Amino acid sequence: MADEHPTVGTNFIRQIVLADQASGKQDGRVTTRFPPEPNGHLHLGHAKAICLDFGIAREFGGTCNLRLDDTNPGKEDPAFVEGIKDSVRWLGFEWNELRHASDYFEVFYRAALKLIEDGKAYVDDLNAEEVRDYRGTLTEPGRDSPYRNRTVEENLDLFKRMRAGEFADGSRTLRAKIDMASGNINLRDPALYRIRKITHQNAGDAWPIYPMYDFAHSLSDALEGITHSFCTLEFEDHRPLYDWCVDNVDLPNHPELWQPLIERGLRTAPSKPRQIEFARGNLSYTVMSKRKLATLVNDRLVDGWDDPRMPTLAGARRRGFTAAAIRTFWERAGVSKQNSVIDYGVLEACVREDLDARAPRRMAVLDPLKLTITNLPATHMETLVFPNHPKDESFGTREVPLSRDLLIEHEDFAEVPPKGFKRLVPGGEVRLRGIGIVKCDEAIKDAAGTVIELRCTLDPDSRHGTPGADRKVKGTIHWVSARHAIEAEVRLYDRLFDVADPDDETDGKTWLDHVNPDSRRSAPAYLEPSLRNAAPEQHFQFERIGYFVADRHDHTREAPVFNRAVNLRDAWSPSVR
RNA sequence: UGGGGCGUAGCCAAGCGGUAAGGCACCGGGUUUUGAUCCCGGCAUUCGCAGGUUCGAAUCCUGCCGCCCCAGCCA
Repeated sequence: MADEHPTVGTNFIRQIVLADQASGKQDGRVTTRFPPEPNGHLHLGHAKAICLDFGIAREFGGTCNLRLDDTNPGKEDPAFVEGIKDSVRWLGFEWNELRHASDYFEVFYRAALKLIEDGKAYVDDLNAEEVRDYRGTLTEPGRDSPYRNRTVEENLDLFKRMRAGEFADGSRTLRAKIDMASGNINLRDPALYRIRKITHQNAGDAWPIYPMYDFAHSLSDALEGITHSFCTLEFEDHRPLYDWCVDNVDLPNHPELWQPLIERGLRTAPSKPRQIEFARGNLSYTVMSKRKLATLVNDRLVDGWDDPRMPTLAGARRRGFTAAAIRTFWERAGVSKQNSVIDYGVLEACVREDLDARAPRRMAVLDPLKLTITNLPATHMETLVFPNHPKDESFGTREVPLSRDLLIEHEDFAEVPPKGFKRLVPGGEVRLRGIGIVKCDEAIKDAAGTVIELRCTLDPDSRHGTPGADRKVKGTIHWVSARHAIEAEVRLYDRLFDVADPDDETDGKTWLDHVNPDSRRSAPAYLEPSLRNAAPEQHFQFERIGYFVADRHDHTREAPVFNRAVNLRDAWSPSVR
C-alpha cells in the first residue's frame, strides 16, 4: 500500500507528531493503537480512526497495535473480534501486536492497590443513585462521599474483598480521590472499578470487578508504550483524568505492577502517552450510530450487517467500494477538531477514481431492446477483439462475439428524442461500440405500441478498424450479442436514505422515515460472455452504466450476481430530469 | 450561572503577522468509438460579528454572537 495516492496536505495531528519526533520526545518513537470495543461491527467512521492510527504510525516509521477494549463483559462478544480483524486487514493495515485490555487486568488491580496505598483512591459504599446525587450538577459542585476519608487499611481491606467477590453487584465502587468541586465533572472522584459478577469473554470468572474506561484505557496505552493516543472529541475533557491515571500510577517507575505481563511474555515498556483528540468522521446520507445500524438489521430494513447499503466496512466491501478508495476518502476529508459532515459524493468520487484506473471494461445490457442488423446474414458470427481498458494497454484484450441479433439498452432508442439526445432515433445513425455505424430503418412495435425491435443496417464502410470508422456520429452505444449473452442478476444500489441528514428531525420525521425504498433494485441483465469468468469481488466497469463487483457471497459461475458500487458520472441525465 | 472545544465557499479543509492552497460539488470550453476518463478555465476583495494593536491581521489583543461535548458503576 505504499501505493497509489501520495500523502497530501497536512493536519494538526501530523504536525504534532512531526514536532514530537523532531524534538526527540519519546526517543523519537511513534507508537499508536486502534482500540475498538468488541461490541459491534466496524463502519466507515471507524475507518477514519483506523487510517489515522495505522497511517500515522506507518508514516513516521512506528507501529500500531490492535487492542480490543474488553472491559465491559456482557456488552461484548468475541464473535465481533474476527470481523474487526478482517476489516482492518481488508483496509490494508496490519497491527504490530494484538492485545486485549483484559490482558492487563492483573496490572490494573495492582495499580488500584497502589493508588489506595498512596491515599489516592477509596472504596465508596454509595449506590449509583447516591453517587449521582453527590456528584452535583454542571453548575453546582459535588459533595464528598461520607466514605471518602476511610483509612488506607480499610480501603485496602474492602477493595481486596471486592476482588474476592464478597460484595454484591453495584454495592461498592473504587473511586479516585481527586476533587468533588472540579468544574470538570470527570474529575469529581470518578469510579475506577465497579463490581460486576459476569463471566468475561476472555478472563472467564476470574474477576468479579472490572475497571472503568478512563482507568483501563490510559494504563493500557502506557503499558503498550503508546506515544500518541488518538481519540474523538468527546474525550477531550477526559484528558486530565487520563493524565492523572498515567501520572499517579507511574508505571515506568513501578515495574512490580507489570511484572505479570513480563512473566506472560507480553512485551512491556511503559510510556507517558499523549492523548490527542480529533473530530469523528460523519457522512451525509447515512447513519453511523451502533444503535441505528442495529435497528436497520433487526427490523429487516437491510439484509444484514454486510448489506451493500450499510456503512459498515463489511457492507462497503460487498458494495464494491475498494479499500484504497476509502483510504483516500479519509485522507481527502482531512483531520481537524471541527464537527463536520462530509458529503457522500466525495466518497463516490474516490470510488470512481480508483475503479476508473483498475476496473476492466465490459458491456452489459440491463433493459434489453432487440436490434437486428438486417444486412448481416442470420448465421453471421464474428469475433471482435476489445481492449479491456481505454487508457491502459496492460489490461490486455478480450474477445466479444458479434452476430446479427443484438440487444441494446432500451433507453438508447427514442422515437421522439428529447433535445440533445445523441443516441438512436428512427432514421438516425449511432455507433455500436466496436462494430461500426448503424442506421435505424424501422422500429417494430407490439400491439400495445411498445417498440420491441429495431431493424438497422450496418454501414460496412464504417466498420471498426477501417479508415471509414473515423466518420463522426453523435453517439456511441453498447450492446451484447443476443445469442451469446449470459444472463445474470444485477443489484442496483442507491443511497440508503433520501435526505442528507437522516438524524435531523426538525421536519417532524424520524430517521426511519427517510429510509430510501428504492435503495435496492434487483434486475436480470445480459452480459457479454467474457463475464462468465468473473470471480467474486472482481470489479468491472460496465460501459456507460457504472462500476460493478461480482458479489462476494452470492456470485457463482452458474448464477452470476453483480452489485453496482456506483454509477458513472452522468452529464446528460441530470439535464433531462 | 460550571468545565472543555469549535467557527475560512454549498460540503470538507490548508493557512501559524506579508496580502485566501487543495478536494468534492457547481458553471463554462477542448479531446474522446463510454454523454465516462482526461485536459483547460471559472467559482471567498475576504476568513462568525464588533472594536483594538500594526506599515501590514484569517493569523495578535478585547468584547460579543453561534454551534458541539460533559452530570453511566458505558466506551
